[in-house]
Amino acid sequence: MTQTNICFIMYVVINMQKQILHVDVNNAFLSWTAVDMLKQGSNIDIREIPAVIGGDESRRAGIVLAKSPKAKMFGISTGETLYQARMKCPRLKVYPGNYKMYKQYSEKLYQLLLQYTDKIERFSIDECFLDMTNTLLGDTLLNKAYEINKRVKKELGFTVNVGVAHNKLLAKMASDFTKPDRVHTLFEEEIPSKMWPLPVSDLLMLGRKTIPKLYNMRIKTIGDLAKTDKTLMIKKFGKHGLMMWEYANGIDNSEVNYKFEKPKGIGNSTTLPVDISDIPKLEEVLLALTEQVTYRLRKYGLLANVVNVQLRTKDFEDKTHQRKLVQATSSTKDIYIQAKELLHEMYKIGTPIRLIGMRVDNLIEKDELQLSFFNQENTEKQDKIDKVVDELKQKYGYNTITRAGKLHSEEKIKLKDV
DNA sequence: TCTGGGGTCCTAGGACCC
DNA sequence: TCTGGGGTCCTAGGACCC
Repeated sequence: MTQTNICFIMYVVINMQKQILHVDVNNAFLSWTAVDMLKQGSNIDIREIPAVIGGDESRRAGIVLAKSPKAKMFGISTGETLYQARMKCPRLKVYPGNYKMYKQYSEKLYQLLLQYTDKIERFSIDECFLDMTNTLLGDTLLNKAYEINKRVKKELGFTVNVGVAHNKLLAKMASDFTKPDRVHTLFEEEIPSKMWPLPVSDLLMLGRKTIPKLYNMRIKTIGDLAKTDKTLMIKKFGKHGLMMWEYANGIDNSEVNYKFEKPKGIGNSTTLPVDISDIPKLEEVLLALTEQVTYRLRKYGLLANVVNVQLRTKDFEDKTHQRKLVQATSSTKDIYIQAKELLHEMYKIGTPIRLIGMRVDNLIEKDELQLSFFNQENTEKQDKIDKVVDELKQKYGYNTITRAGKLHSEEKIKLKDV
């Protein structure tokens, strides 16, 4: 092989590498709340004081959803109770969440990022992957990352971390390095120095159940995992084992999924303000949840094949039951009938219930349905009723019309505008 | 005044069919 | 007098993500 050939092959290999950025909003809910408050004329920036965004304690949802750096310095972590957080920092400020506002800021970020590439995967409300391959035009990926970082701060008022790499995994790991307002690279040659010394719990997809098992195998750092025998990992953990071994070695061939995808399942659940142990009240809440879920289902133009009900007891024991439908549907009535049956089938009389949830799965496009001659008429009738209800909701707001009429005030579930 | 809510994907066992 | 085994569908539950 000639020198030229080798050069050419190297050139192709380098060029085939994907150019990936991961943009991650720092303390998203808290930062966005801060920006919004400043815009409303507030004279404090809650990013600069010990503060958190928290759930509603009166509804038994009092956990930390996001924290300021100062709150973090007190040892406060996301997911813990506000009660615990206040024990660590008595002068902690707590602000409520506002999903509608978050969505607006998320959209602003997305619009800015669209100026760099249209290959953007919205990974969550505050994270995006950008496929910058073929968009660099002589500029470097790192320069683009710095530019995005600066522009977001200047134009939108909040900060982001940007991870720079050749695949999604490494870009995401990189954006998670030091925070806030930073740009980090994690190229293949940097894996041993930047990623392998990290505790294995920092690796994506390694959660609280897997970590102790790895510790038992004397795997403490990502490097330990990377150097563990691949076949042993597969033997012990199956598919998951292979994936974590590949992640530890920086291997990830997944594409930036930039096309809008309809959901594969839709669900709503709610923690009840007080435990409930009687069926009629559980049914009322279940109906309200079903209306909410089927409304969203119809907005997507989808039909459900599976109905699923979840119950959580006051002791935090979860149960789910699901049922495949004879025919896919989006009808509130038909789905509620199934949900109600599932509730009866799984509920042990007298058990105090803390949370109730319902979801639909195995969704298909409405036009994929083949209607049999016999149920055509009934389906059309149900469709009409649901359509009228949906249009009223569109026009006057979600809570205007509901079949779950007489919810008792103390159990009234908060319905979100969807 | 302990412990949210919305998702996706995987596993495992039983039923059923060939 | 032995009781296969592959494939698919269905259901329950678990793990993980933000």
